[in-house]
Amino acid sequence: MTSTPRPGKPVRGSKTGRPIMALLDLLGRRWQLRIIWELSRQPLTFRDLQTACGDISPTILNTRLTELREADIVTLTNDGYTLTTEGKNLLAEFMGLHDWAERWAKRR
Amino acid sequence: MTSTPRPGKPVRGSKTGRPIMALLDLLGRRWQLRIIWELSRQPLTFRDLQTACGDISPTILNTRLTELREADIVTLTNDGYTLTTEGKNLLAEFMGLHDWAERWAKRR
DNA sequence: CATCGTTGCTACAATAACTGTAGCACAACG
DNA sequence: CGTTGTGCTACAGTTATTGTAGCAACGATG
Repeated sequence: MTSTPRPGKPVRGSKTGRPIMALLDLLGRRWQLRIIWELSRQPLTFRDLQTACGDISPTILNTRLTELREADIVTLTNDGYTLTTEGKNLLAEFMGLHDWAERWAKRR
Repeated sequence: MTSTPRPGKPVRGSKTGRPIMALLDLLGRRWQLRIIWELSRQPLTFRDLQTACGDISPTILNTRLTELREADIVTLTNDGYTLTTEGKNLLAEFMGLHDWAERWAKRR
């Protein structure tokens, strides 16, 4: 099994250890962007998150959540899985994706 | 083979056709973020892009490039693969990822 | 205090995605 | 015409992801 990418460590496609490479590897894994997106509105339990992602397999959901927790993007609280402060900062960076997608839809 | 996600069409994990879901599916595929990132500085030929991504397999590179071209994010010019105007707009949305990654590196 | 619903999560076999190597077709150059 | 560089395809092997089943722990309810 592939491990969680970390800044300073080689990742798939880059041996330099540059932080951005670790982040791109992490976010480029299937469901990763979607999971962060679904948590942007409110915390969700494991099962609600599973449902929100269209019945994603629990195996891969847990793998992704472990990675996000190791990167301090997500944490598990009494309310369920929640974006950390840094997770919210990260989300803010690509919040504009929504508007881009809407324009994409209109262009075609 | 999975097809290119399009706004208005069901994608993996979402049957609603919402544009953001199509975009998250598209960008969530392996190498997709990295490819856009590598093209942010300057246009690259197929082979230079392959090298820039750490000798990514040409099979998957071509698949990803086809998807990016179908989404009008990337185009092939005489200078090589280039971000379109919309591609640059999209890049701008997550340009802040670099700074986030740098802070991530310092936190640990 | 037994039972029920809900939680987070794991096991495991099946399938789909990705990789790595080889090499083709085309064009420009000398 | 040989060499170099281009975009790309074929295909077998490996890895990642899926789908189903189900476990253990907890709190509420009867």
